Amino acid sequence: MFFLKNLPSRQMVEGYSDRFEGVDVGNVMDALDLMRKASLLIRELEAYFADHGFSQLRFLTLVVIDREPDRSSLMAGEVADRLDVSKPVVTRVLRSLESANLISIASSSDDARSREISLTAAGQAKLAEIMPGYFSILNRAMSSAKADS
Amino acid sequence: MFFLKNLPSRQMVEGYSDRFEGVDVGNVMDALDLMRKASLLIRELEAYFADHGFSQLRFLTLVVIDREPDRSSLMAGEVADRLDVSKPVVTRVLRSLESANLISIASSSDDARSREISLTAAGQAKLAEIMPGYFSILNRAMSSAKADS
DNA sequence: CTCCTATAGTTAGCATGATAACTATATCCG
DNA sequence: CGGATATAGTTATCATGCTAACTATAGGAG
Repeated sequence: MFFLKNLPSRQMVEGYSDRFEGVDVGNVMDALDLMRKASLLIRELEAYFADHGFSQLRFLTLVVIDREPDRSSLMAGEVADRLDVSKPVVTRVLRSLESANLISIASSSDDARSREISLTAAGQAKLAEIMPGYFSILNRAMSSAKADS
Repeated sequence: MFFLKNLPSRQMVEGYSDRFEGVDVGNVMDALDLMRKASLLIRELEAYFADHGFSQLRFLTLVVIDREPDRSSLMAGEVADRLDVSKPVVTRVLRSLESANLISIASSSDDARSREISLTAAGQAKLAEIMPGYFSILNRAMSSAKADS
C-alpha cells in the first residue's frame, strides 16, 4: 500500500528527476497521487468491511462467484484468476469463508484435484447486506475526488 | 489491495446500483479502475524493490527521513505520521532497517520515550541505488496509462 | 501401459497493514 | 509534591499479499 501523507512537491521531484533521463515530473506526481488516493480508498473500504466483520478480499471472493454468468460455482483456480491474486491467498480465504458458512466447497467430479466453490444462502445474504454501503463509499470517494480536481 | 481482473461492465454496475439511491455508475467504475491501476503499480514496484532486497515501505521510510528539511533525523512517531501508517508498522520496519545498518536509532535526550532515527551512509547509498528505477517505473506507468485513455 | 511433465491446490514462511493492550515516561492539576 | 492523565513506542495477534516447495492427480508421449 502507499499512504505517504505529503506527496513530494513538484520542485522536490524535479530536484530528483533531473538526474534521471526521460522522466517526466508530471507523470511521477500523478503516479504517487494515484497510489495514495487508491490506498486511502482501500483503507476506508476495509474499515467499512471490518464493521461488518468482513474484508474486501472476502467480499470480492463472493462477488466473483455470484456474478459468473450461467454458472453457480467456480473452481478455486478460477477464483484466483478473477481476483488476480496468488493461489495460497485464495486457499486461505476460501477456508475462512467456508468456516463462516458463506460458501461451500466440493471436489470436482471431473478432476479430483479441483474444488468447486459455490455461495450458500448466507453468502448471498451477506453480499446483499454489504453491497449498498460499498457502492456508496465508491460513489462518494469519486464525487469528492472530482470536486477536488 | 485490489486486483480484481475484470472490472464490472457499466451494464453490470447499472444492474446493481439502480437499487442504491444516489449512486452514479461512472463514479463507481472510476473508483474501481483507480484501485486496480494503483494496486497493479504497487505490485510492480514491490517486485522492483524485491529485486533490490527491499520494499516500498522500507524505501519510503528512508525517503521521509532523508528529505526532511533542515534536520538529519526524525522521531519514530514523526516517521509514522509522514508515512501515514500505524506505529507498530514503523516499529517493525525501523528495527529491520537498523539490523541492515541502513538507519541508526538513538534515544532522545529531551524525552526518554522518544527515539531519533537517522540514515547511515549505507542508507543514503541504498536510496541512491534504488531511486532511479523507482522514478522510471512511476514515469512509465503514467505514460502508458495516459496513452490508454 | 508406463513414465514424465503439467496442473490444482496446499503448506510454510516472510513482510506489511490493522487493532488492542501493554510498559515507560512526561506533564499537569490539586 | 503526589497522583492522574496523556503520550511514545512496544508487543501480541490477526488478515492479506507474496514466493518457494510440496502433494496429489491428470494427460500425453513413447
